[in-house]
Amino acid sequence: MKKYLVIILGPTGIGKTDLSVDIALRFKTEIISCDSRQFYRELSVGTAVPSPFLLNKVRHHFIQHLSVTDYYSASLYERDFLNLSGQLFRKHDTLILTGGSGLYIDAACGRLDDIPDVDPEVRNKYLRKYSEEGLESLRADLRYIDPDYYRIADLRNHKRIIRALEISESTGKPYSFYLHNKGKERNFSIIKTGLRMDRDELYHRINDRVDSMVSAGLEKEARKMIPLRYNNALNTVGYKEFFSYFDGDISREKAIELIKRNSRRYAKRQMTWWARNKDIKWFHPEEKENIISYVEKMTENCEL
RNA sequence: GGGGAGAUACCAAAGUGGCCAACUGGGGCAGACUGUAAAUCUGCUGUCGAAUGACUUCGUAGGUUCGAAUCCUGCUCUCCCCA
Repeated sequence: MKKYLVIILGPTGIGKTDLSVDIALRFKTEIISCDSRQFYRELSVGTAVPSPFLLNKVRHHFIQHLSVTDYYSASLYERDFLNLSGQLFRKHDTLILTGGSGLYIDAACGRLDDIPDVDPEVRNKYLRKYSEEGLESLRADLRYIDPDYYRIADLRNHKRIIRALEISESTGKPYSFYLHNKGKERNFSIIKTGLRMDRDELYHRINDRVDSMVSAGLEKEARKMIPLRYNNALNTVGYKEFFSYFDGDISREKAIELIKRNSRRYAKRQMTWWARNKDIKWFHPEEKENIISYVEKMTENCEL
């Protein structure tokens, strides 16, 4: 029996959660989350994890299975996803993958090249070098170690440069050596559906959703995270703005306003990420029946 | 009724004779991104154009000047103070 991974992606706040549950029920299957912030068990209000009611209706995976203190990455997600989907495909022909984390979705789809793990010491070394000597120093290293990547790299983005340096140094081969961009074979077919709507409509939804998060206790949740705030998982919209408020740098109203703005910008970045992906079939979230028939059609056609 | 202050692009706010299509901030738009990605980084934001550039702007109508957002006059509106 052929296996299908149905992906439901879309920007934050567009309504993926409810729709995914309906679709999973229709196909009598389970949902794998691909939302890099819903992984953390300490976060729930600010990440809009599915309600207990929904979690009870359909089995979800990768929801709050990590701690904000855990190290995690797109490649770990790829590994975990392959393990899990391998198991679930024994019971189901179709699985639902829902989320808004573009890079993680790509990881699940096999679009990341295999690159060896790096020695954390090497990473720390370059992070230290960046804070002590600045970007220019890292650039000089990169030009020497990996001139090919240097030519195409975003030389103003320290994260890109550090990544290339740490790989090159840890593995003894330049970062560009590992970049093939071929894509890896998966033993299931991928059906990508995307949700979109008018910008104004989406921005209204986002603004309203932030207000409801605040009434649902986002501030309290953020306050509890103060001791853990320097973990990367908390460099997240909804938390970092409240930290600024707790520090006395901005007012509470300002923090809420910034959460809305940053959520809007995040949504835009997500849409930009997917814009170049031509094999996504786009729908308005209200077109539930259309999505279902599209998926049915795709799964039937492929079986022929 | 008297006195004072001001009207600048989506908003806020600089500019006070040429270096001004106009600083800066916000908001917005667009993009990049193969390992902490809700992160990180970049460009644009008067109109037309891929671009050199052209054209129209600084409440409004005139005027002074080689040249005005900047100076002068009338008008309109806003705000503040005193009555």
